[in-house]
Amino acid sequence: MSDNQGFFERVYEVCRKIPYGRVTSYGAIAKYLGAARSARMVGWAMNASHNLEDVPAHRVVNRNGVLTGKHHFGGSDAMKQLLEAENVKVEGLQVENFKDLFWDPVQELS
DNA sequence: ACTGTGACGAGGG
DNA sequence: GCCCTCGCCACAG
Repeated sequence: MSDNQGFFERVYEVCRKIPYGRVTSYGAIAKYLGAARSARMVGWAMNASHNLEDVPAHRVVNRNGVLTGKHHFGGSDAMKQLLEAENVKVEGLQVENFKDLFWDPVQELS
């Protein structure tokens, strides 16, 4: 809440707000944080959040709905497995019905 | 203090 | 419509 918190913690907080069975994009989170141009930072922040189990980074994909970060999820299909465990169908690295499952923090959290 | 980086996004050819 | 290039901005070394 305080601006004292770093950009990373902001990202973590939004990620925790992602509903079950839903996914969002890095850009959407960045935009919600007021830094739409820092979409890359969001993904990087997730990297640091890897140590935090409270941050469902597997629900965050790129704007294409592709599991770009899967490679960072332990080198396995863990990310895909986690998404499928939430009824999120994943075709390879592409999330099916991404548009329908897309959860925009700016729109949902306003 | 400076440089590099990086799980993206948008624009141009 | 696909592929390539540039920009971007906060954090780590």
